[in-house]
Amino acid sequence: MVPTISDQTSDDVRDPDLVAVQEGPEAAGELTRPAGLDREKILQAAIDFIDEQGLAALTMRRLGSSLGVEAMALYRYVPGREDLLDGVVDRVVETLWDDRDGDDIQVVDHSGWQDYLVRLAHGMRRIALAHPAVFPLVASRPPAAPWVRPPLRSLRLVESFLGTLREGGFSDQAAVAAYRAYSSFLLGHLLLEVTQIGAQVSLLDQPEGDEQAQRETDMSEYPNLARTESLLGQDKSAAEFEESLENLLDRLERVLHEARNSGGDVGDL
Amino acid sequence: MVPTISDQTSDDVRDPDLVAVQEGPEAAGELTRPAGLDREKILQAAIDFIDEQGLAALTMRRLGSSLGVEAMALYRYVPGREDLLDGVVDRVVETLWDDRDGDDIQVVDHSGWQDYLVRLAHGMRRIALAHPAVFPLVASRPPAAPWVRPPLRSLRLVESFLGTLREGGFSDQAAVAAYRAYSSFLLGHLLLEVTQIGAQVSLLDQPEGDEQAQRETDMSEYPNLARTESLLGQDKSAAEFEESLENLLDRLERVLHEARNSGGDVGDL
DNA sequence: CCGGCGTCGTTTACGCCGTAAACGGGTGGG
DNA sequence: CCCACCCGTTTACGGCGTAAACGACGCCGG
Repeated sequence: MVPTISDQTSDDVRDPDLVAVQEGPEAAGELTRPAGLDREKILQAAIDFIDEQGLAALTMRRLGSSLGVEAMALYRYVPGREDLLDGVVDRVVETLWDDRDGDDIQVVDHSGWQDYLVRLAHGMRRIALAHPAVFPLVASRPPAAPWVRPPLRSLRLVESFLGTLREGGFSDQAAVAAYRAYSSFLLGHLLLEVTQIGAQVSLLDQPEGDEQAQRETDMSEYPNLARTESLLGQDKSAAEFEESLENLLDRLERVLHEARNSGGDVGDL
Repeated sequence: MVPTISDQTSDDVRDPDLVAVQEGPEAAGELTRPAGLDREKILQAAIDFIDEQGLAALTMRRLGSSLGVEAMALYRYVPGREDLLDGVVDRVVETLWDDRDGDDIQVVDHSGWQDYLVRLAHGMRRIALAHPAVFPLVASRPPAAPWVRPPLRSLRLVESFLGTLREGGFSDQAAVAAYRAYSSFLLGHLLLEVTQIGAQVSLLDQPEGDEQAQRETDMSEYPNLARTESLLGQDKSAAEFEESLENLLDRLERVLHEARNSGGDVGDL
């Protein structure tokens, strides 16, 4: 039922082109030899590997051979497997900053905190959908500090979040409460969305079995399930994400204005 | 927190009270030897083991030896490690039904769907907090059907959910939408809550390091973090959970009444 | 009473894993 | 010219999941 660990075997050593480099030593900068390792190259290879083969299939030996290298070579650049995974998470989350054409999350002149939260949500969702097999790692790896809540995993990100809300008029308490509500929302929605993607994929690649024998198993015992099965199968993730996000923003806005009007230090969400 | 069956290590034959059962079907029946394995005993031992040592520490050999048995003995009752983990998840989730004194989720005469959703939320939260190291498994193991959304992991549970909402006046579409919003909410909140528990625990048991050298690292670059650090550290999980849950219920109620008044088949959340 | 057989845990073995440690080749600076 | 260092390879070890063969033991029909 589970994807299992890959399947097909080895068959390594595929391309001797790797050696065909032209160019002198430094002259044109580093020569980008395909075999020249560095930490970034290894992390990117790990991300690609997980995207293609799944997390369970990632081993040091296989990752090495996907780079045309023995497993032990990786240990010059990465302290071990756990640290490699941490690096993968960091690198994936960091695509928040550099990627989206002009939608930089970081810049200060937002159109307001609502706009910031919407951009940030869409950015994280883009990342989750781009790397559905990596996202569970983003969600579940122990964070740097105990109050860093996945998937908003970097101090820089939390700092930017709190700063933007402060500028928007939130008290410290309200901003922190918003941070927690927002991270819960993101984590729940995105993790379920990528889980569903993974589940559908893993259904496709094993069409085997006893024909259509137990397609609906004992669905007869579950009338509500049977009746709504097609509804349950529909994917409205995008619309539901927007809906929940809007609801959260409304709630935050309400809290913000109530706090302002009452003048007190309400803060609790 | 749960009855727990075993605990200590090998050294079998510990409690002759077990034999003092008042009769079985035929004569003395089986004598409930402590070493007598069965699937349930193994699953419970696995749950206890994960609660105490963490998921990463669970291996077939170690689980076996915690039962006073070689690893291979487990394979008579469990097809393999993956299936064992599935069994653990099922067993933990099933404590929803049998445990809570009178608060049975299952019974039909609820005080309404709101009450049902509140009970269910509290039940799942109780499970998550009772087994913080197991809950990530509940959250992330591939579900039985692609539309089963953790942590509401059983067909029976989803059936009961949908049925209750139907009785409460929800259309099929609205009930399904509510199911998705509700599961997202639960997963996000509970996963973050148990993650934080785990993080705090893992901080306590490694007080070593370079003294207080880098306690606040480069906090100076993050003024908002520095200022709100104590706020961020506070644990208001319970209150936030209730608040978010109430908000979700309000939202569902609004949708339900709008759908009724407009008479149409609104259904979207 | 007994002999075979089913049940259940053990032993042995295999291939893969993460990684420590020793190794070697090529290259650039003295 | 040579040697020291960088960097990937080789070798090795203990632990993992699990297949397969192996016994000990209790029951049951003859």
